[in-house]
Amino acid sequence: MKANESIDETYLNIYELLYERYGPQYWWPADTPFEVVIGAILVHHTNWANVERSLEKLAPYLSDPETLARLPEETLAKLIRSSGFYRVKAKRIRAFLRWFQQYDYEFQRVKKVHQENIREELLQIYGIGQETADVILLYVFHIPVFIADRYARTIFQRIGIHVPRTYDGLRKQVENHFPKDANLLNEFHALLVTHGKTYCKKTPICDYCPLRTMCSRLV
DNA sequence: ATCCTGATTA
DNA sequence: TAATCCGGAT
Repeated sequence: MKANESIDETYLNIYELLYERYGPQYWWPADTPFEVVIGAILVHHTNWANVERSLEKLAPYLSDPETLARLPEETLAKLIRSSGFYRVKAKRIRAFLRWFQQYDYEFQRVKKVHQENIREELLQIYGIGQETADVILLYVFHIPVFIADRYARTIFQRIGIHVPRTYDGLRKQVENHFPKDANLLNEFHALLVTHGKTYCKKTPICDYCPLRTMCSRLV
């Protein structure tokens, strides 16, 4: 139990150090819940800058899922070309739209029908995996989940925390040792991504890292 | 374990 | 020129 207590403090400490350095992140970067979903699919293994270009081309459709659903797959694919994997991603967006249509393209109805098992429902959609499902849960439905993405895994591992191998393993560990608060989890994920992009990247830049004091790499 | 893919970076 | 980018399906 002693190990759990120390993990408990560690995740909160990380959050506080990151927040002190980077400040509020105002996530997810989107104007509407529907745009959150599109962005989350487009960003698969892709730089966000490439996603923004696609979102600009999709701008006329982002306020109207029904019209986007009527676009032929290859037309959609061309619009999102800059995001890479554009053929698969076009299929994934259309798969989501087919599912979304059942609820008249309204997230409110999704929540009413499913209440507790939105995650399972989302995971059945082609192209929506665990991370994307959690992004939707947190940033669309404001349900408190931890997004156990690559950045989080890398950052925690480098610090010296014993990180579970699976996605759900890490997700649950953090959820068990961090406040179950959608606003805090929103900010935590955003801060981890920002930190992963600026300091804790593939080859980390450890000078002036906000987590220096607790990182096992540095001592 | 491999494939999907364009744009930027090292 | 190769590696990398807020993954997921096969």
